[in-house]
Amino acid sequence: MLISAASPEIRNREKKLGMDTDERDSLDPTQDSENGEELEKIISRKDKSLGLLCHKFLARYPDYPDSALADICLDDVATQLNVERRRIYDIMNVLESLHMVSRSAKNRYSWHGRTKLGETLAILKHVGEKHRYGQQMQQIRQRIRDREFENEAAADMEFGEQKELFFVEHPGVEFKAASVNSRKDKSLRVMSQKFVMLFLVSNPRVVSLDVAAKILIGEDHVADQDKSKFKTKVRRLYDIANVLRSLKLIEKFHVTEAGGRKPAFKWVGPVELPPVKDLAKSSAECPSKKKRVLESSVENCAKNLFSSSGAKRSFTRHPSLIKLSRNIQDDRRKINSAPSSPAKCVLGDPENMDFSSKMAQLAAICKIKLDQESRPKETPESTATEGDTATKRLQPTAPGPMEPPKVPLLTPTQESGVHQTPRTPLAGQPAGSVTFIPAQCSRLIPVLIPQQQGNAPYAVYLHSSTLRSNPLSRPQPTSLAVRSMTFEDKTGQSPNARSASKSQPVSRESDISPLKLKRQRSDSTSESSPSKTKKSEPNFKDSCPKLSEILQARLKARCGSRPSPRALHLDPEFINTPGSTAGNQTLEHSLENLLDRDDKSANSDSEADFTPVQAVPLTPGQIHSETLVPAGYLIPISQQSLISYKELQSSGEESNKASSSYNIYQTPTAGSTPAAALEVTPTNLCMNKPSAAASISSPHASQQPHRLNSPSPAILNFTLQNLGLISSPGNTFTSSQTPERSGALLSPLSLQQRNMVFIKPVSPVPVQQGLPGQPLTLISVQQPLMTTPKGTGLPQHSFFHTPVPLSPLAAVVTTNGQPAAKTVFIPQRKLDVSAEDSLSSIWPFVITVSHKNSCHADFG
DNA sequence: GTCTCCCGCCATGGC
DNA sequence: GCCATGGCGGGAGAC
Repeated sequence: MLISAASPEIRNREKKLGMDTDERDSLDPTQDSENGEELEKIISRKDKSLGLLCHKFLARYPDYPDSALADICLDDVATQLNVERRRIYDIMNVLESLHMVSRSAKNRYSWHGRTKLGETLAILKHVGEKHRYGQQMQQIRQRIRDREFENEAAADMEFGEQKELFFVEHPGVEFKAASVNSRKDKSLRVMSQKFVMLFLVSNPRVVSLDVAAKILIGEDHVADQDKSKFKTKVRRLYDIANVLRSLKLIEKFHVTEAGGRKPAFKWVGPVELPPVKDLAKSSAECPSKKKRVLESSVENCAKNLFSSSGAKRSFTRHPSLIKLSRNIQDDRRKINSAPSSPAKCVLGDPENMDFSSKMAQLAAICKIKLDQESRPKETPESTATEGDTATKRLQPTAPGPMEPPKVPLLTPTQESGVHQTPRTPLAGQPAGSVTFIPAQCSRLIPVLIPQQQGNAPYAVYLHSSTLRSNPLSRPQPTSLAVRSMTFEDKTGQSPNARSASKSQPVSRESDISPLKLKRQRSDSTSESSPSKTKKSEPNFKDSCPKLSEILQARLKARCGSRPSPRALHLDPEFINTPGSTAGNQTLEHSLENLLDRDDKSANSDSEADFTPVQAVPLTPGQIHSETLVPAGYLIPISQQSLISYKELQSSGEESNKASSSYNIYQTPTAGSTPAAALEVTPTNLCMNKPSAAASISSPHASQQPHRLNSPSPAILNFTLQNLGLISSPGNTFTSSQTPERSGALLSPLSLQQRNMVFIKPVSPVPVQQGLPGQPLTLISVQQPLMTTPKGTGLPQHSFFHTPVPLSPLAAVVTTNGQPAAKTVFIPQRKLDVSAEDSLSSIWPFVITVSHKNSCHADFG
């Protein structure tokens, strides 16, 4: 009845089926079993069609569910619908691409209905416009008309070029996280989203099957654009189309062209879509909320887009985490009510100075506490866990999650061979600016640092992975082991670093097992090779990586079960728009919302949380030598701080220009060249001239092929090797690079692509600056978690929503001198690991960046 | 003959 | 090794 009521089409169909059934019933099966089987066959085939199946499925749930989201069990659905699970997967994948459902747990989904469908479509449209899908369709149509496709070679070539120009990688964080050739890159979800995009950007909203298939194929390697691929794509498109038809979003018809009668689909779904800017506006409003309502506003913002927290919360949170969650919430409330809450801090503002002072005190307290905590427990994990609480207490600022994450732009311009010169020219960012974000509690601390108006943020990605390729070789340095690294000039090697490395008593070789090295090399050299490691590390192709995506991917990679973030695969796309910054900002808000939502979802799942952190502008002079820096601080690396001040001045204009040209949001998975957020990986240490960075990071330059893959841990590690930061059997990576490739590699692996830097929480240590008033950067480098010895596995961990205390050191300095109220999302994960894991899995080191652009590092 | 797309093999990855 | 996913293409019904 529900099905019939839900769809006239189904009703008619069922009527027909009913007639058939009646006819069949009228026949005596025993008399004509063959005929009965035939009928059964026919009925079965039709009745099992994906579209009808989807109809049945949709009839089970309301279009606009209440707050209580329905829990969908695949097994139950499959049983009730009398189909195989495989079919349900197809439906769920398409629905998930539209955020009508979200995966909450294994074998379980949460139903959202059409609540967010409008926003999702709006965003898809926005992304599609940004990526010029409409133009691509026009070009393909024109080629089809011109029969250019008959010449496969020429067509392929042209299409490949076109792809370079317009295509952004698959819209999906997780899919991005997968290797280039990973099957997830061809996920039905991604195809579904792009298919929908084609409708939304085309005018009239009609898409022929072949055009859609060709566009989708275009995203794959050109070589794959053969007939079989085309057929496969068409098959999948049929599957998707059937579901979309069930959703009343498209209708099928045929177009008659020169080539004959071709199947096509027209959009019959909602035409009036909520403007993306509205979404962004709603998102932007969130940070402006008062402290008292900050949390709720954040929650609301999170719900604005693809909210699924409620459902996930219901069934993914482990009971043991409830208490933790409550504590976190309490801490958050405290933080939110703190005077230093997400207030926008302006450089030079007396209030900010006061805030900085307070933060300094907090940092000192934090340090003491960390020291105290770390002594009894030498394991970094335990320290981090305990320190987390302290950190949360120290949280000075309430996160304004809704601030659009500006893209920090690192301009990798030069490659200095094996030893990359740490030059992070952040366009538009004042030299010497350093942001420290304390986050000593989590092993992995991805930090989103919004960039403002082309000001380059930075990224610190420090994380001690669970890598223990050779557990017995030596105890891994604990988080307390803090060493300093001095970045050298771009052109020169980093003697300090080498010396520091030499000073490191621990054998480098022991740090890296052959297998690990092999995998690292594989990741570094062949981005296209699928690997498990890459699953969490998005591929960078044409699109730009987004911090949130990175976070998602990384978090996901470390989570045993696949969290709901899968539904966010759409999100990355939003960010990867080569369009104007203004346009991106609206999108950014949406992304923020998405991130927040996902954050909440993760929180509910007790799997991961992102903590918004307010970055405080900090003048170089604010950081004094011998400053005690609490371990685990995220230091947004100001690219300019990494380059000489003179160079900065000389190239500042260019840098700014370059930065402005960047796309703020880039999905790590998408791998577009422009890097909004900088993820300072070891490669990032290879500083390049801003000018070069500008060229590389330009939107078009962003069309870097697969080699622009996301910074996987392997790549990170490998890069470190190349930088001489860690030992490496060989350096085939840089040596084999051609100039062009070098640039490409730099962009993905270096500052440009790194939207953020993950700082491994380390204990507070006095950091000596080369010169007073010069910025320093502490970087705790994480080991790739790829080669975890069997049995050890990844430590049990959970993510929790912990507002990251904003250290006085934490600062975001904009070039234009405008205060940057930065919001940083820091997922903090609580690790439940044994001491062994803790010791062996963490390998932090600190990189101290001086104004001289020199660095030296010690590895504990 | 082509269009549709069901079906299920089997690769992948987590546990 | 088991299980959950889901990519993929054969092949058969529909047209």
